[in-house]
Amino acid sequence: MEISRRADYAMRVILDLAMLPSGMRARARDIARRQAIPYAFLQKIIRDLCAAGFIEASRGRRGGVRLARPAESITLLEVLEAMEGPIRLNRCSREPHLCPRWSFCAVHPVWAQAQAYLEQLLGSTTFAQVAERGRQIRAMQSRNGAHGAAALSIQEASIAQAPRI
Amino acid sequence: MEISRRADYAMRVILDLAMLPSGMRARARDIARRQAIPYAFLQKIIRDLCAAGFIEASRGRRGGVRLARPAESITLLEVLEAMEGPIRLNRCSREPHLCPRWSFCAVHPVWAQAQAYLEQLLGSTTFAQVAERGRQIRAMQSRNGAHGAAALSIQEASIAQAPRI
DNA sequence: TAAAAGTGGACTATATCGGTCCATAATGTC
DNA sequence: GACATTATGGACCGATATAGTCCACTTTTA
Repeated sequence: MEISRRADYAMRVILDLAMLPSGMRARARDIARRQAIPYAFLQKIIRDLCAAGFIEASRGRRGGVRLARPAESITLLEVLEAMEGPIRLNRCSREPHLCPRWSFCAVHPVWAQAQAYLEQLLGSTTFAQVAERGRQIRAMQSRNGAHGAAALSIQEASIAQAPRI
Repeated sequence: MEISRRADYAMRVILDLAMLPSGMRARARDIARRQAIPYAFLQKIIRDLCAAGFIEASRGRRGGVRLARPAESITLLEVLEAMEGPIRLNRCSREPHLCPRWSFCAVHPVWAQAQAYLEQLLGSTTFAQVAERGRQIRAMQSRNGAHGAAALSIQEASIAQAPRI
């Protein structure tokens, strides 16, 4: 019940790149500093993101990494699952019929519902959207003091009502 | 991103007891068999559930455990959090202001939203409701063959649409 | 050609998970 | 009162995952 630091970092790397002008590279050092990720750990994460096809890297003097696909086409779910494998809230909440108890366990539908919501939310949110929000926050903070945007960014996130079982 | 076996087992213990006639005791051995939980592990879990006040135990010849509170008053969230501590999907999704980046990290609202949904869903579902569903499934399966109820129990779980960010 | 980047891989410390085992205490039954 | 039965408390454990670190090496470019 908590995503790994690795996955969290990976998502912040993609976000960092998505907020850059299209096609621009960033050096790992700079990403590490901006996103507060241990550089040595970031090295490994960047390799994984390359292997998964989300980013592409170039070496040497003016090297760095950049998105290999448009940010509009990358969802939070995709990156998360690339780092952690298929997500699931409970052992039986994905591929429910693989659980020997699925046909009669009454808690099952609750997990199935939570899982479906999560997949839907993360799977329909792209890094383009998140980056756009990031730009708004940045703009707002540069206008009015350091903490101007915080309250708004939370308020704006429409919290869904959870339907009963 | 997956609740512990311990928490899953704990919830199934409470469900098992909630499906019994009110006030009736069950022996740990029987719960272990019915719920397919390793008995030695269950011993420890039962102790924790006692300490948390969900169940009460009595020793000796006709001993066993039973619910210490009405099933209507116990939510899935309560039991889950008693076993795992406050739930969170990401390090920063609970107590967001404790994260040094919360005021400008654009992924934050997504985690906050998912977290809120999960808390709402699990916090508003009681073991009385789940037990009732369990009784329905049981009744249905005893009427028509072993796998009769499975499909229905999934269909009936109304899957919520996830609102966009 | 030298500095600056990413690359690949070995390595590690720590914690958590998912248990097991057992000696002991309490309790009902005969 | 003896005995079988049940929970209790705590010690113990192996495997795996996590969250990193470190570094020698290759590639690129100014």
